[in-house]
Amino acid sequence: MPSPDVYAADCPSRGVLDHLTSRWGVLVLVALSEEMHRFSALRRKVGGVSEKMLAQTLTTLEHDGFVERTAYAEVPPRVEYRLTPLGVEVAERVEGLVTWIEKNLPRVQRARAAKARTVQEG
Amino acid sequence: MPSPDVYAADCPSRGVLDHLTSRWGVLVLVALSEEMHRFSALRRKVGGVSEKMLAQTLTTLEHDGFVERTAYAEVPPRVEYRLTPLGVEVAERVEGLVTWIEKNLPRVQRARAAKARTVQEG
DNA sequence: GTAAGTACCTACCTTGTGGTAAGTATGAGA
DNA sequence: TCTCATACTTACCACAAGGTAGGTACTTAC
Repeated sequence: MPSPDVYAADCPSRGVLDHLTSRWGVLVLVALSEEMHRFSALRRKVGGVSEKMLAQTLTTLEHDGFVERTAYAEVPPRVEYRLTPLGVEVAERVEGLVTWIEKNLPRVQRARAAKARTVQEG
Repeated sequence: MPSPDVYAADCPSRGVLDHLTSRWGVLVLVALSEEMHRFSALRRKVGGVSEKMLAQTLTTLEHDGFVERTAYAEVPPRVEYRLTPLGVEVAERVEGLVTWIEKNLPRVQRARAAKARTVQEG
């Protein structure tokens, strides 16, 4: 098989990229990189996720081997989600991007404002 | 204003994150981090993008101050896209993620296969 | 008895994303 | 004269993403 190339539309790496950069995938990964979370804790932490989307995102990440799911046969049910070693590695990169955004948001906002002014003047 | 927090559903950083991790945004950023590109060159490089989506993605990234657009009054028209200093900074993080995926794709595929086997057995 | 917490799943429906195809203006080359 | 190339824009349409709401099964607390 040829070496993976994200530029190629049919390369399997595209799928992995989509999963990792999905709307909720990024946030789940970052949250889990801090510590293990239970389903409901994750849902409270990641503002705006629906249960359906969180479950679906976790399934996808688990399927790709980034997240490990541990269910305990208790009542009420308890399920723990944590990163696998593979997940820890990607989460580092994703976290790097996210923290950059949080730190540099003002610069982006200033760039937007400057552009708006240019458009008005031009 | 409070410090940016991606976990908050209404934080502006969410918007920037969505733009940067959008389906085509990632690939455009990585392509431009290599070198300046013309519109059509970018379209040929990023496999699978439609003209509409490429134009839209570039507009968004330009609006956020990551990409600089330079149009020359020539016939046929010539437009160059390159990263701004701000764009160079994010592109580094994004590229880090992408190259990790390309390098570690086999590990992900092995994890998937292992999981499929587990499901079958269990 | 009733509501809440736990971790989901399923059906339904709306919204958004994104693809296709055509249009625009211009000059070069066959 | 016709086609191609450039860099888009616009209209149209289809599919998928994702939200809402309800169900499940059990226990604790009020």
